[in-house]
Amino acid sequence: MPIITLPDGSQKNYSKPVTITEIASGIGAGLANAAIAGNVDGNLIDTCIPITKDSKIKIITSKDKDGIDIIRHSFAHLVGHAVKQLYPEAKMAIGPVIENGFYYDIAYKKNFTPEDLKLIETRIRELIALKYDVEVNIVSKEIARKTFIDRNESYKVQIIDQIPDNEIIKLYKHQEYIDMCRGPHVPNTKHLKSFALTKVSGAYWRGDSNNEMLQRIYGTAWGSSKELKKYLNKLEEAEKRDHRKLGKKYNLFHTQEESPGMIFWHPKGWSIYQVLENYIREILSINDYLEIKTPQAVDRTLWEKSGHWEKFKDDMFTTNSENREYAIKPMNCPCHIQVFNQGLKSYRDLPIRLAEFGSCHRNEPSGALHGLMRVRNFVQDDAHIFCTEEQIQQEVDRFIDIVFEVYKAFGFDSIIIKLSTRPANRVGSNEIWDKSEKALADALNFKKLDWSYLPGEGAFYGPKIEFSLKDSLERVWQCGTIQVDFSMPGRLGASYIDENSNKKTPVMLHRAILGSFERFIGILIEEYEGIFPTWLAPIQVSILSLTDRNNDLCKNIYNILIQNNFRAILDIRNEKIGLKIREHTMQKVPYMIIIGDKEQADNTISVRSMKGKDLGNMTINEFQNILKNSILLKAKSQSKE
RNA sequence: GCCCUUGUAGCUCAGCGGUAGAGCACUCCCUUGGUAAGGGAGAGGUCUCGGGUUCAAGUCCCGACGAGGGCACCA
Repeated sequence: MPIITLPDGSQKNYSKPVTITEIASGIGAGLANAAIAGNVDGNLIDTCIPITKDSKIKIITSKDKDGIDIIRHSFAHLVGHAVKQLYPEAKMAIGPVIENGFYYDIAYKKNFTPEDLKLIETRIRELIALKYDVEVNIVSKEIARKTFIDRNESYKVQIIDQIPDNEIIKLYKHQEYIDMCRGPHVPNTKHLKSFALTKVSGAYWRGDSNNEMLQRIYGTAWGSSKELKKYLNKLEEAEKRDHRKLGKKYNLFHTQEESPGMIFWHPKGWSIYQVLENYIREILSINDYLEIKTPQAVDRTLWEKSGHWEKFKDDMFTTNSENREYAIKPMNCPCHIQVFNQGLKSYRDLPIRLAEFGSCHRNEPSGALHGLMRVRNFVQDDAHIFCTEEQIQQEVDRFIDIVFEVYKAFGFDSIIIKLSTRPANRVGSNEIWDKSEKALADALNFKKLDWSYLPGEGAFYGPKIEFSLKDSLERVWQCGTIQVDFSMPGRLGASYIDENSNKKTPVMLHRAILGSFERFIGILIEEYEGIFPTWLAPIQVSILSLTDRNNDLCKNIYNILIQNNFRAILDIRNEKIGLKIREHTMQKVPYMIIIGDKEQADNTISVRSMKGKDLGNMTINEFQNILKNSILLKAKSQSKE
């Protein structure tokens, strides 16, 4: 008969199989009331399932992470219950738990609108108010199958057909509604309190765009209304950091209908871009890269040879001239191989690292476009390393160091590292893929980095390491990458002479640190909330006059600063100093210089930081040192004062 | 590309069948003021574009294009 061990180490003996509900009741009525499920020897079970053998158990409530996930899962069932009451012909597909909530995919003759969402939400609240018990039935595959055939739930039947024959299936009965799930679920709808249905969207059945589109209802759910509010608040705050909003607010860039997915950079945004480019150029230079520039439009025959035409024809912009068809380059690698191919190369020359700030155009699907993050024209801080097989490891290793150095300069600490392996549609033999995937994995392990596999997500020519960053809404965007390519150099005739005078094909490593300037700046805007550290700030210092008696001195100070390559602006408008300070503060200029009669008399300047701190009076030279130091510091931690 | 939503002044938004509105910004005038908004006056819109319904259309319907959120895609 089971001996139950509780988390505090205490044990209870039972004379017969016992359920979580019974154990909880034995401890206290409050706990019995709060019990959502149990963790038995590491497995989650429903409160009503009898435990037959000696076990270590924990009673799960809405305070546990597992409890919240169960609540979210049960909310998905409630969506099912409500939807089937309101739209009896709807067919339920899948309703999993996701980060912060859940969704349910549903097939229905008419598409759901936000009004439907409101109706469903109201119905869910009514169902919760009923505080009905959720019953679990453990059934055979056959019975489950019959149940859903009878209910005309064809998607559920499809799911059942993929479950192994001997496996048991749990059916959760929500009054007249029945859903299928591994569980566990809450024993009663009284546990379901804090939720909101958040959005409707289309979603393909089984994630395949060849299948029909279902309708997805998203919701968020929490253990308490306080947590729900906190989450909704967080979303609101994140929206304020949206780079598209801030781009407008701080006059960095814009887009317009005539060129969807392409950026019009304004002076301030372009200033950030140029600082970034020059910074990367320095990094490249000290790491033995050679910068080149290659054509924008290239004859289609080159793309046919490289394999891009076959795979990406529809995704390239093309143009014609005198019976020839050109593609606007979607990537730089084929052109870089052309540069490599000029002149005979010796093994002594390798590795050769060719870098380009390469502007690429890709005709991305309209639905994929997203501010600066996903665009149709972008500039990569691209480079291709031509090397021998033996050199791969050290080059990958060296590159990873550069990525971390650069990301550190921007203050990024959570970098997501993935290794994408061979896709179904690929070129190159399995041996080559084995070798390339291993080379990348070895390099990551050598660095003792935290990384994971992304199976099947590699490029068609080779596997890749991706370095991704999150935006304000925690959406993940790939930025840096390094990719091993054993195929394209051969296809495009790249070769070098080895130590035995034999012609050999080099390996090519595609790599980018920032990825695209557009995306990286988008991430930076959100990371910094538009408040750029001095080294990146489009305007580093504003010079504000107090009265027009001070204008000439302001102009002098301004001239000194711009001659020393600081980014300064002059504000000698006939406005009060309070207004000027307010405006420049709101434009997030790191430093303000204020000049009035007093400064003019003692030949100093008064300096104020964006954060509102009065840095006092000083000479222009003293201030230039402050600026220089602030710029050298780089990372976001500065300009706190 | 697919589904839902959406497109009004430079910006943020109101108006939702009956001759276009607010705040901020802008222009001009007054004000020369010491560390986050001085005052007054004025100008500004074929309401994304193309069809349709109606005596009458930002307002309703259809289509195109763009944007937002998802899905799919992402060399």
